[in-house]
Amino acid sequence: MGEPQLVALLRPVRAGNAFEETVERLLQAIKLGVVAPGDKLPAERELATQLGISRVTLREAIRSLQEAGYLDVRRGRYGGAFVVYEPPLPAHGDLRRAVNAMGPYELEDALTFRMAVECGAAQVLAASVLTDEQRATLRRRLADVNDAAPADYRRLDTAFHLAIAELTGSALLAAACADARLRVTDLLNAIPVLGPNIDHAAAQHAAIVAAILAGDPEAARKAVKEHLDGTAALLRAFLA
Amino acid sequence: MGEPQLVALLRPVRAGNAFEETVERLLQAIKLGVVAPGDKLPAERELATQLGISRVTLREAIRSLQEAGYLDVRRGRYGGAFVVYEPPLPAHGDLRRAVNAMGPYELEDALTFRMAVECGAAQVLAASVLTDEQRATLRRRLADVNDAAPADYRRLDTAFHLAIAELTGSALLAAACADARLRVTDLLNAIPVLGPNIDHAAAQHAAIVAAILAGDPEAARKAVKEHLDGTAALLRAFLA
DNA sequence: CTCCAATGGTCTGTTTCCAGACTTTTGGAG
DNA sequence: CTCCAAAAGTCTGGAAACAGACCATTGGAG
Repeated sequence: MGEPQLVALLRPVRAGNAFEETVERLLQAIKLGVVAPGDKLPAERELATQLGISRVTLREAIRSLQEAGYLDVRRGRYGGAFVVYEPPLPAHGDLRRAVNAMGPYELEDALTFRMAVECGAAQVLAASVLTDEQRATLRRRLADVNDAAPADYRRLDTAFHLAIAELTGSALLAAACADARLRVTDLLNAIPVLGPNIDHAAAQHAAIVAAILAGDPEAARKAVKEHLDGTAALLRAFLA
Repeated sequence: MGEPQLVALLRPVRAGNAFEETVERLLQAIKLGVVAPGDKLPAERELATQLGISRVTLREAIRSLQEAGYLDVRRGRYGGAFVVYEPPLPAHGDLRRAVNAMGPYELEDALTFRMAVECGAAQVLAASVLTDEQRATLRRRLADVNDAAPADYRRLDTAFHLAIAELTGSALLAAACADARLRVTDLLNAIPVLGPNIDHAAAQHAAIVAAILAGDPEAARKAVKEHLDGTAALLRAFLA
């Protein structure tokens, strides 16, 4: 097995080729609903800069997503790459397929990682002094999830979870939480959005927000843990 | 400022060119002491595979580290790239220089990130059922730090902290903690290793291990928080 | 003493990726 | 109606990275 720490440190410098990585990223932005249906991606030049790749490579990725039916690209002023993707309703067997696509180890890895970073983020946020604006943002995100139409639920749920990390002000932490979420998106998308589960989640979301606003890191951490344990249990239940 | 979540998601696909990234990685492995002085890196072909880069690129990186005096490369059987680097004793002004090199925002970002992921890792580990072997590893790492000669202190301290993340079994989490540690290594290396601080740290390390072994996520999380708060305070004190 | 296996060192052709200039399309402003 | 600005679309030369074959060196095994 070798020195374990070497494995962590000498992991791949680049995940794959730039094109595939870019496709993956954009797809995630679409599937997570960070760019909602009807919205458009940033302009090519700007986006290429943000992603740190050349415009050529970005265009290849966009074209491939266009051909796959995720984007509608229009030229001319006020043109752009518009998202035309509605998350499909999950069908029986989707989840199992999604899990098989990633393998059992990756699943445990992703769930553990998510547990750690989201709990950490909540703890940090609860331990910091929040401005009124931050408090308002948090409350708004919570309300958004609670008011969500079923089709928007996953998107707004994601936004809520990511908001916690973002409000800490740490870009690294926000990126880590986004990454963690990404690794379970396909799984979550494969679970039907059911009433009782939503009610349950809503109560847990509320508890998280309350703990953070109260400045109680202990309670915040615990609330997130329970919430994520619940999600993990839900996943495992659908697999059983 | 744009949709904040876009910023997190559309971050650069690749951090820079492969060569520079590789140099950085290897340098970190050396500075963190993951590859101790006198040891050698894995063989080029193997290492290139692990890092996901071509041998040519890897060799360029190795040559640049050789020219910078970090490595001694010998050919022939039983040859390899040997680490010839002894961490320099910190001098006055080093810390300030290190902080200025990264900027105040990056510093806060790194400290926040580290707090979140290490607390998360400790919590997760404490909440899981540990094998005897895992318990032994944890105890051994703790003992190693306590017995460390001053020159080895940072290296073994790093090993201790990373062991917690590794023992969770999540490669993602281990990588995140390694990353977090990396971002503060230069700062920690710039702080002199002083007796009272070490004693203080030793007590906190012991508390962390005790909480994990006791299966108390609450206490584990809290112990790590206190420890990292202490380190952060130490950093700030040297800056004041 | 000879051979061999493991290692670093070198070379070549190919693919990927990039930077930047240029072209075309589009819808609104004047 | 004309022009303009902002966007996508196209092209070219060059740099970076790769894959893989091959060479050179070294220290031990037999």
